[in-house]
Amino acid sequence: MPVSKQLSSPLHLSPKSSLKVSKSERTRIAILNAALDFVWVHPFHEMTVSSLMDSTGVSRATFYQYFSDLHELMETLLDFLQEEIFVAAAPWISGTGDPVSLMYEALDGLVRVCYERGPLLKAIFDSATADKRFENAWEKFLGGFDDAGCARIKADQEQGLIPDFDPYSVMFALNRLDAYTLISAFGQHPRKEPEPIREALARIWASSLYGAEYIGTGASTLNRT
Amino acid sequence: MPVSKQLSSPLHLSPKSSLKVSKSERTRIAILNAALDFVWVHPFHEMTVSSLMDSTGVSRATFYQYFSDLHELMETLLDFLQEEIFVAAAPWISGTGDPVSLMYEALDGLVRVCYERGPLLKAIFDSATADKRFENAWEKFLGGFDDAGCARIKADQEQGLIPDFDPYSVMFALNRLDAYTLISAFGQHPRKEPEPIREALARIWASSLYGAEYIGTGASTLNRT
DNA sequence: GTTAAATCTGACACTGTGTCAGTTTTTGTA
DNA sequence: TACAAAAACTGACACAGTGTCAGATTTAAC
Repeated sequence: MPVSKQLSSPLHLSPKSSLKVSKSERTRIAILNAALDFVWVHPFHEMTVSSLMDSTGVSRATFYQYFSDLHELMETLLDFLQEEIFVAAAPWISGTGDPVSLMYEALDGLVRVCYERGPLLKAIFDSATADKRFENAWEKFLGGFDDAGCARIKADQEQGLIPDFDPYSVMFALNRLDAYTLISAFGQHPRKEPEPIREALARIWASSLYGAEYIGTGASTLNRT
Repeated sequence: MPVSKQLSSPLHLSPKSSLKVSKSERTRIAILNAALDFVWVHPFHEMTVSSLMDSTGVSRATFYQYFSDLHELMETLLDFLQEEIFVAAAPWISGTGDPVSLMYEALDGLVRVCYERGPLLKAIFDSATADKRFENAWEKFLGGFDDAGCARIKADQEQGLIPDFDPYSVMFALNRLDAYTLISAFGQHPRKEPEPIREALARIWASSLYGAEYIGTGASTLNRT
């Protein structure tokens, strides 16, 4: 089991229902976990079908029974990570109450998830640059946040909480800010400290959207790894 | 000559001194220009040594006389683009006068260069994810802006123009904001309109650093393609 | 015009991909 | 438990692209 020592474990997947796990389900999960292990330690471009299957005990050809290629495998891992990120960002996107607090809460959760999953996030990002289909999936992923955030800005603009600028391009930029900052900061070993990154993002978001007077309002709940 | 029609030309390189251009210099430039043509139309991951050399008239093996691999070729193109970007960003980094105007001027130039070079910028970025050495070169490139921008923030903080926050992580985030926003917006066909992107970046920079009251102060000199 | 150096090339060994016919294992049913 | 159909797995193959090298060709200095 190639789990590295001084790094926190890459958090494996497990079957949904615990009884009667079919063989194919077990193999599929073994491959996905081999991939999680791999990208925790190695950059994506070093991943080959052989290097993955060697650590599962089944043959290389079997891989193609489950995934058409490495990018489809990574796309599956994106689905998995996407879920966690949606949940983290939900407060600001769809929550009710004080928007500024909700924004701090969402950024807080986002930074935590991306710190925990850093190398996986980077591997997914890197693999998206080498495949047309997956690049579209990645852009759809970010595009979802563009649209959702845009709607939130419009709503807050109508309330007079946010000044009256073009919401789309600002949201576009802020989402790329988060994505690339988090990937750069947490995508490699050693990862940067999460706290200063969280503060920087919070400062930029708060001042760009709600104005300087709100900076520092949000409580930090990000204490540990 | 594979230059696409409805897209503006990828701006070729030419030899430094016009007289007495050696054969090797001509071949080297032909390869670099073939690469510029290629990435203007195709994503980086479709580039192969053959696909490049086919359009130069010399054989595939010759490529290796000039570059050890495709990444070294892209690194050469980064050097070339880096120069243009440094010049564009220079006002805010090392200029004297009103920092807010200088910042607008620098962002203005940065957006223009990245719009003009969009697909090249994206290809360079994509190729950096697949090679350890080049990834370091790319990070050093961004890191240079982190350090330079950090120094400017510190100087302006001492003048009381910028509030007293940790300059490094904010600069880190703002540079990733620019990099990934510009790559996403201008890296593919059709490119997004440069003006809304410029405005969004200017708004975010101005409000994060100098405060909301400066937003919109800078004049736009970005009128055309 | 000669010739040494510079430049170029075809052919080769190698790594990784994706497929397929055939074998082995699993699983539901008697 | 036995057994057959289905599911899962495998070795071997054809193919793409890489990087290298000995030898052929071209350049350019005299």
